[in-house]
Amino acid sequence: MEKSNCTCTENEISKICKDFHGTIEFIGKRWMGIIIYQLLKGPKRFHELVENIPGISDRLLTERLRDLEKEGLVSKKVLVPSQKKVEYELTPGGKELEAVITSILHWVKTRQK
Amino acid sequence: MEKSNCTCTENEISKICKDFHGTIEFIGKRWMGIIIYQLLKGPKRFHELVENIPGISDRLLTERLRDLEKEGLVSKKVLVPSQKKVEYELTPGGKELEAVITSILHWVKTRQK
DNA sequence: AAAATAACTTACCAAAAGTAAGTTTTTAAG
DNA sequence: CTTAAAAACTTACTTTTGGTAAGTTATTTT
Repeated sequence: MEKSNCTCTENEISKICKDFHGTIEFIGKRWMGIIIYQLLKGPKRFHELVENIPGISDRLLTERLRDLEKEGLVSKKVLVPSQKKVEYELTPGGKELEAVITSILHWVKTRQK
Repeated sequence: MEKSNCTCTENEISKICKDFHGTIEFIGKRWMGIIIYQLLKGPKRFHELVENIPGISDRLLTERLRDLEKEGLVSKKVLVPSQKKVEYELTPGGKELEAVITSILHWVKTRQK
């Protein structure tokens, strides 16, 4: 096994690297960032998301919301069963992404100057 | 113009939203995150990046490095002209992405528990 | 009674990413 | 000295993902 200049083993490093990569590929999927950004403001209905995210299509929004549900980051509430009223909300785990989003917002702002 | 419950005008909000979206779509491109992560450790040669990023192809690595150069986040040094020795390094602007990367790393770690 | 809204789904086309092979120069090996 | 391997790409081709448009079903509005 190779030497490393930190306290992690090679396996730990490659695991972190792999998890990091998987995670950033997931939250970096197209539209994902701005969907999370919108949901951080509070629960939103499907059409509210469409309206607040210029350019997104309902097909992709559906797909992304399913991805987020599968990862347990978003929960779907059916407001009135047997009616087309649903609401999407970040789970506690999803809300922990706030720091990621704000760090990107901060970077965006510093670049604009 | 609609009312808004913050101090920004509608135009300012939509500009931030647009810039944020553009930025996150850029740094969220496939492989981008892990390339930046690797470069935060210091300058790296092309083949070092290939070796440290499992699964990436040289075609996509080239493409992403060009993207990063265009945005002024990475600089390419030709170590020996007329020779195949180059090195890629984050610019000061690129290094400011560290906070973004560490916030994602942090999120990854808290999720693992 | 007809039109619009909500939250999707299906089908099709375009763009991006993956894969594999080829190129040029340079270094290493036999 | 000839051959092989490495470095940093480029080109061509296939697969996957994303974009666009239309259709669906059940409510709500006009």
